[in-house]
Amino acid sequence: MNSPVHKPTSIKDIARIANVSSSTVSRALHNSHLISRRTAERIQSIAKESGYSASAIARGLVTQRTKTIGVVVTSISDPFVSDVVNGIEEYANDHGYSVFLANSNAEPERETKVVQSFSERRVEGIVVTSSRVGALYRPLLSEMRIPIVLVNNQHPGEFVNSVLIDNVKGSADVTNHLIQLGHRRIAYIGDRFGYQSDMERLTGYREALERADLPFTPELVVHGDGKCEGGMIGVEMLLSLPKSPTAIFCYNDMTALGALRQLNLKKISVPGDISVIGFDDLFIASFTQPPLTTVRQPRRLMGRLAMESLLKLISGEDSATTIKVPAELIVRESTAPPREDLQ
Amino acid sequence: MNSPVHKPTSIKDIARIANVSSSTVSRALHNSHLISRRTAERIQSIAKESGYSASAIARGLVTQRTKTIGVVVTSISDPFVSDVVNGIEEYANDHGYSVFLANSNAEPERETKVVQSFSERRVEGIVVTSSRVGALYRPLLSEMRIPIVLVNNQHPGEFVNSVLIDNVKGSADVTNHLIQLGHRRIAYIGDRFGYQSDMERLTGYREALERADLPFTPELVVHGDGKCEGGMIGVEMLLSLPKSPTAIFCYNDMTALGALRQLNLKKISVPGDISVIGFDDLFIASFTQPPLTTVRQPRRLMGRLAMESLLKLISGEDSATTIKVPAELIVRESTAPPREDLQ
DNA sequence: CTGAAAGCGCTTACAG
DNA sequence: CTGAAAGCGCTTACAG
Repeated sequence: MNSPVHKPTSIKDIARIANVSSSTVSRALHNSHLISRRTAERIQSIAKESGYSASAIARGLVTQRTKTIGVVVTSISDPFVSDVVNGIEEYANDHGYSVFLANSNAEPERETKVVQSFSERRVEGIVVTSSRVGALYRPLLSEMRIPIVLVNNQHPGEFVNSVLIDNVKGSADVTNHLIQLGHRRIAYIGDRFGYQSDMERLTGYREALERADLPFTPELVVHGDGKCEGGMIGVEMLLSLPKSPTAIFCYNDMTALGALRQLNLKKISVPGDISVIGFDDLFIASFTQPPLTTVRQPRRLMGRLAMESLLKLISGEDSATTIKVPAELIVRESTAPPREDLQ
Repeated sequence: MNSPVHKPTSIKDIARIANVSSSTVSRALHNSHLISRRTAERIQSIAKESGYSASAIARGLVTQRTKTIGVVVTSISDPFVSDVVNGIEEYANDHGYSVFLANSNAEPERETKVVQSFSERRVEGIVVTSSRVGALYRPLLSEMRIPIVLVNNQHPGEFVNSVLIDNVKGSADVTNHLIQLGHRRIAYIGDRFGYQSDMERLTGYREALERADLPFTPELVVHGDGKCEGGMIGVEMLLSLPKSPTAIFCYNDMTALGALRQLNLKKISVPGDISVIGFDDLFIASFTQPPLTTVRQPRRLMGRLAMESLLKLISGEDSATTIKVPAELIVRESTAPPREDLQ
């Protein structure tokens, strides 16, 4: 009934066995050049035999460096988030850091708790991957005076860097792809909640039209809800226009999914009658009918870059405070030239 | 250019300000009943004002309890894994534990490194969520003499518990659902790599047939590869039979996705001509045409149960070494009674 | 109720 | 090359 935790062997135990001081053991285990090769090897083999595992806790206390970082996410179940975390963890691990993971669920109390716990554990830095960094959150984070990197979120400040997707460029790429296919009436189904990603993608769309000397037609911009339903409603609105678009740019894949569904219900062929394009490259995007042309965010890379940026912040190196990552257009089968009679 | 890490205020600093000993500060901060309310409150407010954050590192060293656990996953990008981790983290956090996350990528060297790092950090327990626990892995884990809980993996031993999905029961539920709809010729598309989940689901299928006095027909069992392609090929094989099945049970959703695709190509209506059913309830399952009937594993719950089980192991409580979790049949639109002329 | 002291397991100047 | 000593920031018997 008592705890199964055994007291691990310590540096002292090794010292006793090897008949040296614990300073010598410590040095031997670190391959200090102060130690004779023979002694070092002897001690190392004793350590291995006795299953010695150095206490990072004790080391952390004396060196004041824990070699840990904290990652706060809204939800690790979000595939975007888990890919980013994958990249963070990989880079961290390769550089001797361990990562604490905490979900905030976007609940303010949890956010506070999580950050306090990170602070007590003396993490050397924090990466925040959440759709929006809560208002309550910011003062908390800056009060800690710990290096922070934000992913897809900007909030410049001392010790705060950001890694961001280049939404404007990605969106312009999408629009250009459609223009090059010959489309002239290109619709945009956005969101209605004023998310920054939506705003930036709309900007990229407008800029691309302008560069191609195409008119911006306000009625071709409608607002969904970022979900399947929004895409369906958006398509409905666009089809009721006097003149339908020949291509629809959905600001995310879920919206595009709804658009495809509604067009399918209406027996409108994609890409025969209308081209559809998304943004995100969800797993599902390659399995839609037809497979969806979309934009991929290099999620893992973003995680790695975030961690790289954090390590620079930790070491006090000067570095870019904002890193813009290019998005990649993935052309599948939902886009094609417009039908000639629609031109 | 120097490190931005500030030395945090310690118990000593507070003691100096409050004009008491550090023992008193320590007690006041823990709400020890040995302290007068007045003193306690005074000290607490000083601590708050000076932004004091207790060092979990130092506390861990003296109490020999770090209140941390480690989670090893093959890849956090796997949606099954991230949901499980979500549950683990939630339960852990609610019980004052922080979680270290590490990807093994199923690479033996990484697995070793990860476990060593967990050991050095003195985690109180480990949860392993990986498709298979590597051979190299087991001795390592047991050598550590740290409580371990395996998710969807069994390897009984001292200090090792498991949380498992009840595949046999889940699969029998699927088969019964089809039998109750009136199906008599029910096919099974499995895998070809001998995964335990595949084996168990095949067993559930056979047992259900037997209980319903239906014959087991070997040619109705074919082998895919767990992916879309395997499902397509499996369907092809089943359609070439002298007598086609009226329902197809795919051992996972990706296989079912392929099955749906191939049936669609062949202009065979689902569920009109043939019913299709999957297993996993991937996100994509509700977006297929028609939406897929499938089986959901309560992933988050499994994570929570794993953590609960781990805490029991840590506290030395006696508890079930194996927890079987029921799977849930999700009936959508890909299953229906067989056509009368096919009966 | 409060404080002085020991100790958790390391690292690292300091002295030899 | 090696060891004794101090100290990281806490907790907790022990004494008062």
